[in-house]
Amino acid sequence: MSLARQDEEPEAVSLHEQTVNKLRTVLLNGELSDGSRIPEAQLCLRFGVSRTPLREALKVLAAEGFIELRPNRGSIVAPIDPVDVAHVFELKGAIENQIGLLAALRATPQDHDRIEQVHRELATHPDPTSYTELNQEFHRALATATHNPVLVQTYDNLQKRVLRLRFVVNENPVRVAQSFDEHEAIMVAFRARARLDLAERLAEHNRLTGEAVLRTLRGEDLAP
Amino acid sequence: MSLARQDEEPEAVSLHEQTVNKLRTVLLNGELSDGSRIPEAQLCLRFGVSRTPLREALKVLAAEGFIELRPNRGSIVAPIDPVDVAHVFELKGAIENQIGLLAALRATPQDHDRIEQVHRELATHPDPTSYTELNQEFHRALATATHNPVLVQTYDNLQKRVLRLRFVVNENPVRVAQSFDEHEAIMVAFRARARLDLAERLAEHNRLTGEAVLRTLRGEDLAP
DNA sequence: TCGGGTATTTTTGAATGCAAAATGATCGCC
DNA sequence: GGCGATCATTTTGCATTCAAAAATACCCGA
Repeated sequence: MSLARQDEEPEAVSLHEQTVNKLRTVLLNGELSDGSRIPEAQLCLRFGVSRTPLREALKVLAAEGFIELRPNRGSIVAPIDPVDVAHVFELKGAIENQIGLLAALRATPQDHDRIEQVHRELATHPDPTSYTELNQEFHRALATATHNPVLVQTYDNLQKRVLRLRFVVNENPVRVAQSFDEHEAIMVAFRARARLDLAERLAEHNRLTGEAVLRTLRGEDLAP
Repeated sequence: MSLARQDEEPEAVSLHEQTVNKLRTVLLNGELSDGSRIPEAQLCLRFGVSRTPLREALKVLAAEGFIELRPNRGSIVAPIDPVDVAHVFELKGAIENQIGLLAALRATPQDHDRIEQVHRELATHPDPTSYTELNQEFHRALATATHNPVLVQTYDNLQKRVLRLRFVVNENPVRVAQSFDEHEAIMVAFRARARLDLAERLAEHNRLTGEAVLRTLRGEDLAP
């Protein structure tokens, strides 16, 4: 058996995996409207792959909930059902709560540094695109601080399911400012390792974000 | 556009989906030991399908966490890491808690009937196989009573990840009896729609089950 | 006999090909 | 002119095929 093995990167990413990521990005960017047929042949052209890896990617994304597979009738972009969005936020609330409880106890100094850093960057990037991305990273960093990879992955999957909607909300300066205030409160609890408070503030922040998203979906004004 | 469409079943299950389910069953039954290579050709023979649908199934099961895909080096059965199992139960605890909070409020009379029924059946089927299955169904029914399909699906995915281990624990009569007692306590809270109590008892039951599973994994005796 | 390197076999990843189903268009009928 | 049925086209699902990579076997030299 060979010896030098651990350092060689397993980065020989297969074509199907690249396709999964590319297609997911396309879907997250909302390039294909909800419920529309997925143009298999067209995407093959676009990504420069044959149908086999593309179809494998479709299966995976269907398992992730981005796509609906209708046997013999093609795949469609999973429509965003406001009811479903509410359900995602409801579940996410339970996980945010758990994140608060665990992160307060388990966060390493490195975790603290990272989170503080992202938090600072958020303050200086109020434009919607950067804000959405950094906000995502902020919450992801907190999730990571639980040191529970299963939780992180599940949390990530849920986030992805509502990510397409986020940029809409984050275009509203009022909500962005409010959101940042909530982040400040979260940071206070996090720095103090106040687990119950951190849990509550994360859950509350999630609830308010969910409500803002749903209001936008319903076409209501965002001002609360 | 045609009119009679809603009643025709979408049950024309595609070959790849059947394969996903069959292969998942094989994995859940522990027929392939952890870390072992997945004999692609052999499984094609067994399921009577070609490599295309089988490989699609592998991708899906990899996304579900049952399988590890190593580019150009074949797929292996995802090894059960005790640390990971602990993480699954930790996250599941948060969700069980949420299930308790929501199910107590939202369960319909039908939900109550169903859950009572499964609970009764559990009492009369102490053999490991039935018990594992009914136990699964009991918790699934409670999850369903939240009427949050996103939660149900996420919960299901987590359950699947530890399901292979369950039958081991459920072969221990002591733990089975204890588990049933916990179910009784859960039912008392559920019937009374005592949401905080139901949440706590579900979370506690989850914690105890997790500990029993981990003890078994470590080869310790099950008696607490 | 052992080690290293090369050749062979096996296995994997992806493209192509083919049959069946669905979609859409044309035509006939009322 | 509107409606339905039949036929052509497109799209989908799966099998097969081909090339490349890995695993294995083999050979040769020390």
